[in-house]
Amino acid sequence: MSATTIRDVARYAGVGVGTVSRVLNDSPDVSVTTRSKVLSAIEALDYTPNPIARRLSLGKTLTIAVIAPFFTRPSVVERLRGIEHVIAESEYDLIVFNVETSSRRDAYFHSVLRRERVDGVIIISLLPRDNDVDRLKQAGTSVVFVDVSHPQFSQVIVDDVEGGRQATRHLISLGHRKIGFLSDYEDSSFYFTANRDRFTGYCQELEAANIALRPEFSAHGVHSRSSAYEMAKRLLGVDDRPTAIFATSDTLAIGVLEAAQQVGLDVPKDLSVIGYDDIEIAEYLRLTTIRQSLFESGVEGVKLLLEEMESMPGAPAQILLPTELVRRDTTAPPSARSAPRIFWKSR
Amino acid sequence: MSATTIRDVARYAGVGVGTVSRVLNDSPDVSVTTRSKVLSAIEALDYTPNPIARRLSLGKTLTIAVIAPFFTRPSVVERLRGIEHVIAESEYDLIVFNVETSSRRDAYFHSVLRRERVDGVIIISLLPRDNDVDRLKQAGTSVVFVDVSHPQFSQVIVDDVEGGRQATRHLISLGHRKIGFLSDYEDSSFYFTANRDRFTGYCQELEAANIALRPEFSAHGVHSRSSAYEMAKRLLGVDDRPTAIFATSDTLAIGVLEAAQQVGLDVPKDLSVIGYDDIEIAEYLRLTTIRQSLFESGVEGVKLLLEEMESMPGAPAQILLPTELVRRDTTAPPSARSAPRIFWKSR
DNA sequence: CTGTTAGCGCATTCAC
DNA sequence: GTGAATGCGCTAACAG
Repeated sequence: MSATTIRDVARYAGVGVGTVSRVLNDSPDVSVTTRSKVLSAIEALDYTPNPIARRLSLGKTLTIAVIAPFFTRPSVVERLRGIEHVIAESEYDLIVFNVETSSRRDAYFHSVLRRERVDGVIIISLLPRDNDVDRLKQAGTSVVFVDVSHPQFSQVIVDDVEGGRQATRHLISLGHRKIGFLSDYEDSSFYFTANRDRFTGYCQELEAANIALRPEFSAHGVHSRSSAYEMAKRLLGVDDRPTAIFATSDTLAIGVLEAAQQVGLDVPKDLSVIGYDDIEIAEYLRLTTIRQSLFESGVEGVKLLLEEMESMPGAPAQILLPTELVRRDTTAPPSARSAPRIFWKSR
Repeated sequence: MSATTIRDVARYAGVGVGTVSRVLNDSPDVSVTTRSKVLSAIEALDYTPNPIARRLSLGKTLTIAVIAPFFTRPSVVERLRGIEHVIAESEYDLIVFNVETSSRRDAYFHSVLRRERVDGVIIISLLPRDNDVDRLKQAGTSVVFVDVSHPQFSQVIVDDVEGGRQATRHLISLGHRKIGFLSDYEDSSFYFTANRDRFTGYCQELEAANIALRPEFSAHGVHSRSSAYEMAKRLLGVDDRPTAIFATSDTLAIGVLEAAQQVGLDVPKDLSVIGYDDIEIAEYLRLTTIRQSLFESGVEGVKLLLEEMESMPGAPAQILLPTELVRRDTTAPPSARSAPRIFWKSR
């Protein structure tokens, strides 16, 4: 009930508060006997140090924040899982900020990134604006980005250019030459670098295979299944439509699958689809995709952050995680004859 | 940089710290002129009050915790979204604890639920043990459960007995008489009440329709798609197998769909499948399910918690959210040969 | 080794 | 209305 304090323990054990504090922070210089006396007092009183007071005295918040678009991206949740996994073992609390709009993002960037607020923050899939950059640099709180590439900050990323190439190369090796590209990188207020890089990879492979880039084969919109659904229907509606589509996330890919079904196209016979991330549901859907280590990206992110919180380093670090093609059942060679006509069925 | 404190502001504005504090907490009794003086000082110094110090002084942690098995249950993430949505508008921080094992759960129940640590906690889908109950009751921190029914605590739940009945009734009304039941409530260290209640509803409807309960038609295991997959294969392997399966979560239902596909059963022609929750992917899979308001359960949970933190109430409150049958494409009448059509009047 | 004391930054009395 | 003083619970520095 009434909070028992360090003073109560001291009195009960017949020692000074300093001593109690010492055993709490297991300082080496305290005799075995008094230590055990204090320990049993703590036990008897069921005492737990007040973390708030501890933090104030320490001048540290002992908390780490993560800012991310959690709920629009299943992949982010998996990264969060990795983060939580590591933080649970530490003395830090994990506080979460969900971003669904760019105004919310700006607000969080402004308010969260203050030394008084948290000791460190992990930002997932959100690129800072130029005027955020300065504030971040001099904020005094350590920051590491996950799934974002920025020259000035520490980050854990995958080589998204390479990922984009892997996906595109897979499609090309299957025999496709009309390859659509679907992403959400148009939303420049968020501006995920990942999408831009994957697009670059896409272009590179196309060029390497001597395939002309066809602008009408790529579409960019917001990140949601339904948005992808609409975009895909548009892509599939053009004359001489793509025989394969590379979507920059599994969520988008699912929207493509829906559109294909809607439009009466068999996957993979009439249309190949490849996603990105390998979120859990991808396996169930037998979706071919580019896997990246989501959980691990969270783990590595926190580890890096904790390190940098210890010793503010000069240069930003970069951890590059691997990316891997996972072949499943949504990609196949294009059908021998030219693309079948589309029959618009009502749902 | 060097943290600017309330004292700096006071000096800059030429007033006392008390006054600054007053305007910060917009106390009514402070003259307009000094107020603006202070305000501009705050502006000029880019001052933000140190939340830690504030908390210590206030004697409140200004943080709310949520303990839940987030990553094994997509539905929990959606509830979390509702929680975050409300908390973002408040002055509270949200800290998260993920539970994947029962030992982790016990640890969190023990350490998190202390007044020094948080002002309130939301526990999702985790039932306290008997010896937790006492501690919770006298912990001094407000607690509300979401998706857990317990006589002694405030909670926001759905009527899971009714939900179980709705699902079963739907199947029966379609003509099914051999109905399997799949859940994860065997895991008694977590012991989700929801599953037990849904099973009760299942039994009630069976009885109302004069269908004998067949123990070999129900299976219980851990909560995962692959576990459901195995269980379903077992269920479908028995002689005179079920023509329909009610799974107590969409995740489990997906495992059932996989098993059906594996075994060569067409859904819904050869086998009807109904889930529970209506998580996002359910719509894509065209899964018939029992929808519950996940997001809203989070919203209501926090609201209730915030209320109770204001005024420790005597009796536990209970908020009952609705449950709704969502008919999609995984349920249909059993194929003519195997089951005679019966007439059963829906209530 | 151990008790005592001075802050940590803020909210909140209490006088003026 | 407003400034000064006290305390929130803990850590760390300083004597002893």
